[in-house]
Amino acid sequence: MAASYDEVMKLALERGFYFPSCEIYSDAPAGFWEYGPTGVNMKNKFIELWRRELVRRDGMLEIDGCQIMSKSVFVASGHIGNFTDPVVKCTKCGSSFRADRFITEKTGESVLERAAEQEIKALIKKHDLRCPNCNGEFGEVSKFNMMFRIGIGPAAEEAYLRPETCQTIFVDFARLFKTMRGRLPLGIAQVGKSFRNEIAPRQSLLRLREFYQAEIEVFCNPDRLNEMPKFEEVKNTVLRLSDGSSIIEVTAEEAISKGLTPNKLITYYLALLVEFYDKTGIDVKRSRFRNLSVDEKAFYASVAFDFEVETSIGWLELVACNYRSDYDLKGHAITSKQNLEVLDSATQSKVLPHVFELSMGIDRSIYAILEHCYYEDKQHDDRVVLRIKPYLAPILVGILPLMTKDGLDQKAHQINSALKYDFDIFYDESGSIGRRYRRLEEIGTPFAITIDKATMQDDTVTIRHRDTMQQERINISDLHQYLHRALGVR
RNA sequence: GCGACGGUCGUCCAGUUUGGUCUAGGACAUCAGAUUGCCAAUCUGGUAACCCGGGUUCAAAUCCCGGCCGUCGCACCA
Repeated sequence: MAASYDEVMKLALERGFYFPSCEIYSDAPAGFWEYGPTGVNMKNKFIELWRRELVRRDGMLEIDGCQIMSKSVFVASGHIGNFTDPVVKCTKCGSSFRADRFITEKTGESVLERAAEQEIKALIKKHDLRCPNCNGEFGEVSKFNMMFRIGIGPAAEEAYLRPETCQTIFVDFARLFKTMRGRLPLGIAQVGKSFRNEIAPRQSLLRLREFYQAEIEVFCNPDRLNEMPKFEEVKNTVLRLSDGSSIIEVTAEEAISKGLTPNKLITYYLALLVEFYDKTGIDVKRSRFRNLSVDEKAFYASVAFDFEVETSIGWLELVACNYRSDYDLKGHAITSKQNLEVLDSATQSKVLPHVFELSMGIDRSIYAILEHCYYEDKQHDDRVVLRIKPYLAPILVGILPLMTKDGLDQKAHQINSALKYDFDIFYDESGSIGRRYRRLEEIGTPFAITIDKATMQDDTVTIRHRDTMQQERINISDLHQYLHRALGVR
């Protein structure tokens, strides 16, 4: 009954959730996918839920920054230096290897990941290293940077497509803190595209070269990470924590007292995140916060939890939660020569804020929701039902005249007109009523309004519920309110 | 990026071994009409594909070469 990757993929292709970009051309590159009408609708609603449950709930500031950023930004962020892997390629068979790891493995000599090309070349020569596949000689050492470099203006000035959305937040921080009357801790959020030149993009939405992130950077005073009055709201929220093998369930409060999470601030946001994902329809019983080991952590993170969900293809990372300390603001302060310290009003002291980040992959989240909501109803001819939350459903309600005569279709059109400005609805009069129900529930439409003969007499319609297939009869005049209530987030 | 395997209507599959009978077949989906009138009904008709480029040949979906894409493994993964 659990959906597989292939089933979700099939649904996505057949019903317009997502599909490969530029697919009519044979040179379409891998790692680029587009959202179709159903997918984009769901994605927009997912983002709206994120705004509601994280941005508004916590009183964060949201910005929308540029996707192209100057070279200096990435010098400061460390991406120019660290986002680069030294690669050596065999001149004979073409196999390529991560130079630093390869040398260390073969010789025991430790090599810095950011070692100069010359240095690596010298080491290869010194140890006479050869290709392990064919014993061929290695060619030049190249550096593969995962950022997309672009040239601005006629002089093609060096700039990059951002590899993560958060750098905008860091470079904008000082202005936002001043003009928006910021107080620590302060969350700044952004949704947008990021770009990474992945070596091996795979599995449709799961590893893309152009993808959506929803990032939240919480700026805080590192001396006050346990002063978090809002923590009371989430102290009983259950967190599933894991070291990668076993999972333990504890409340947020217990997590801190047992030392499983480092402080109230981090724990509060982890709890907020679980509460958010619970509302997306993802089964949080199949999720975990994986505490990353030292060698798994990103170069800027001192504490890192990945929020992962279980899918048919294994544990899938949806959100990276990193305590980035003052790594970013310090880097930008030095490179830009600006003072990015702010006054913490609570202590009346100047502080360079630390940052705790929730970096969410939207595309992966959409996939996970589809997979967790996909359901084959064995009781009813294996009908495929996407049991998605009404507030995330691409279409909220189908308008279906039972037949196209006796004025039923005109009546249905009237209802359609009355509702279409306020709800995502779909009018359908073709084929049998059963087929129309099935089509709707496959894309997760929670309700179907059927106009029948009784409608013509008493202005009532039936509302059919997707999951139970039960119907109830209500007045047309109550439809608006009924649907509005059904959209509520619970 | 390397290796193995693969790529035919929207989706899944047949056809490739042994080149011709393939102006490419089926199922599901989809569209139109008829019929029915509350759960994928039936009938009739239709739309719709050989990944791209080059080569071999009288003849290529089929054989060869290159590219692109996909799946899996390795590697990578913010």
